[in-house]
Formats: sequence, structure tokens, C-alpha cells
Amino acid sequence: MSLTRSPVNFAQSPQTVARQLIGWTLLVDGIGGVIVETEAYDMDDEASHSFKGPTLRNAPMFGPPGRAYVYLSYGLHWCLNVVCQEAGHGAAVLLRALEPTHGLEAMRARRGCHRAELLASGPGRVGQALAIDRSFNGLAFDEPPFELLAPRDEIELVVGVRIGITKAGHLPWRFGIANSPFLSKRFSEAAHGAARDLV
DNA sequence: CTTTCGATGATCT
DNA sequence: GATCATCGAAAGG
Repeated sequence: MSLTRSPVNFAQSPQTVARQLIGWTLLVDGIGGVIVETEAYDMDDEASHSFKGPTLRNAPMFGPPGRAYVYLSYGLHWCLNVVCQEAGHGAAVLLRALEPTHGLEAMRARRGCHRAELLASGPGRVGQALAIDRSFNGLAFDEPPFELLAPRDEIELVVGVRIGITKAGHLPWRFGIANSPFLSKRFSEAAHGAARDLV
């Protein structure tokens, strides 16, 4: 049996994909872990790189769904997204945190830190732990070096407002595993309640 | 525990 | 020249 073919349908809204990706295991060259935090970025979204239309940087966001969109944040940190919806739509999901499960020692070496809770708990840390850089921009998520493995257990989902942005900060487009120690930041108790109400 | 601030470079105005 | 979907160290309570 093979779990390497991605059953995630990226041709859906970034909110739907961001929610569905929680609990999947993301590996790059066999190294990675469980996706515990994502954020959706949509067109007509002031915080999205795609808001003002296609440019050289955001070109992958306007390409086919299921491909990587990689950008350099604050001149220092490589951040990894997956494109959603449909070509020309400008939608993507930012991978914000993983629970490390595969290749812990490699990630410790890349990150220069020992604590598992700090290896991939933030978009910049994910990029460093997975050794993401510009060369991954535009690559398909369902092909090597990427690999997506389905969740094995039930996920307790949480929803909250996006963080670290200066515009459209009220939209509840951040998704995660409730109470995971590997989040970039805890979700509020109100967010836990709101997520329960969704079910 | 919290807040503040510097690093660093691509992108866009 | 300003902005930025971040991080880590330092300082303060």
C-alpha cells in the first residue's frame, strides 16, 4: 500500500485546504512531521501576497493548484505555501508549524536547536527544518521530494484569527490541532469553543 | 511569564 | 525609501 499519492484536493478554497491539511504528515526528502498549524490566504484578501495581482514573486500563486509557493520573509526566513483553488485565483495555504516525527536529528542540525517543540513551530522554522529555499518554488506537492501521509487518528481542530500580519487580521483563517505543543502560538480558549461550535 | 528590538534582503512604490 | 505572512536575544515584571 502506498500513501505517497496525495489524496488532498488542492482545487478547493484555501480555507478548506488549510483545514484539511491539519493532521497530515509532510515530508521533504523523508524529513518532516505532522502539520499542526496552517493559514489560508485568498484573493481579495489584503494580507495576501496575491492581493494586488500577479507579480514576479507571487507568480506560483496564480499557477495551478497543488504547487509550492516559496518566499523569503523579512530577508531571512524561507516560508512554504501550497497553491489552492484554480490557476489564476491567487490562493494559497501557509504551512506554519509541524510536529517533528521524521528525521529529528537532521532537523536539529539544520535548526541548531535541540528542543522538538522549537524545531518547526513557526513558518520560518518550518522552512529551516525542511531546508526549503527558492529552488522548491513551483514544485508539485504530490511528487518527490514532497510526500504527504494521511492522518492516522482523529484530529481536534481549532480555528482562530491569523497572526503576524498587519492587514485583515480579523479573519478566522488560522487552523490547528488543539493544544498541540508544536504550535507557533497557542489558540485562545474562545477559539477552541468556536471550533467546537463548527462541528 | 511578557514586551521590545535588531537583523536582513527581496519586492514594490 | 518603506514595507514585511519572522525569529531570537535581551530586558523587564
